Amino acid sequence: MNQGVEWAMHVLLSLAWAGDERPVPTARLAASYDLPQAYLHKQLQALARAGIIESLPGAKGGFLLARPPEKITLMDVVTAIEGTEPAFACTEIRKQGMGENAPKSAFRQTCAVNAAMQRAELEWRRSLAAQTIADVKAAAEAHAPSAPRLARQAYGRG
Amino acid sequence: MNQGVEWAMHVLLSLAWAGDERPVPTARLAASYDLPQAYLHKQLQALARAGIIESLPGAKGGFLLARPPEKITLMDVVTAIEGTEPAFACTEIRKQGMGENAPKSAFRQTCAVNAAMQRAELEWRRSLAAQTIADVKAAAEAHAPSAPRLARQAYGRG
DNA sequence: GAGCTCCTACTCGGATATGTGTTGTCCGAGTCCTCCGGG
DNA sequence: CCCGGAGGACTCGGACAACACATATCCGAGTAGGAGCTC
Repeated sequence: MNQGVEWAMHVLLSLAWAGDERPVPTARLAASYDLPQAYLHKQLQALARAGIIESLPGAKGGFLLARPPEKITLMDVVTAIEGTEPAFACTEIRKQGMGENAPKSAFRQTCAVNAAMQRAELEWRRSLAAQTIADVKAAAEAHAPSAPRLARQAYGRG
Repeated sequence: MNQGVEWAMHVLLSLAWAGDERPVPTARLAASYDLPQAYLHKQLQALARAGIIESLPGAKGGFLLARPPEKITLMDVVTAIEGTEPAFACTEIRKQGMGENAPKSAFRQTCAVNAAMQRAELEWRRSLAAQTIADVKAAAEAHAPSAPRLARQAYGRG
């Protein structure tokens, strides 16, 4: 899985803590997590294209959440970074191991292997879709109650 | 996800159908699925190292299942091909977005982001572990009852 | 002193190199079968 | 005719390239704020 997913999650947490008052530029975010600025910027663009965050151009520009954290599922984030294609891609190995003699009817139904893999992947997606940035934010605050204040200090003002 | 996983699944189905009477060489398997023989061979080696299939060297050698299909979970197969490392690797972005001022105590607990992602991945693993090659085999036979016979024809005899 | 203009600094956006991992290929080690020679 | 041995053919095993995608970076387009000039 892409490294960018983890970065995106943390950045979204930061943006949630920072609030909608003023946008946070990439440089600020990269500095606080000690990440390569240019590459993080690329991930943020992906999030912006997906409509998860909003970008404001210009000198005082930056990024902020496009909607409240409760409305952003982890599935949304993963999809934005990784794309929509399933992890297990069925190549439809045609002959299905039975040579040329196999009846065509056997290929009407979806491949049993694919079905099994998709079932597992669906569970994964379901779990991701059931959790929101707000949930993660709450969990993080439970561990570190000072996180919101520190984040606002870091991003809220110059 | 590696292409090899799909190949491995189909091959294991074939081996299950072929039975333990005589081993099936890579060339035969590659031919029936129209796959690059050398690369498929590499995947089979991975399965053998994982103890899922057994390899017999020599002229009449080949591969056969190391244990009955009921004892081979899809998780086993994925692990054999993909490795044991989790898809989402937490890089422990140290400062966790709150700058240098963050208290050390905040880092004792596991990262909330990581916990959420692991939860989803656990669901995926659980689903994979709950399904066996025998299950997939049964599903495939339900769709194509002639599959076992055809496979035995293809692999069972010269 | 107030207002307008230009200029600079800063930020997003996309196009461009690089590195690592998957994909694909090759040749050597070992085993079984077959053919040939001898008894 | 039966038995033993050598040769060949086939298959697994691991080492060796080629390609694709993730990683990393750079420069151009656009905007806000401020300095300077004019009235």
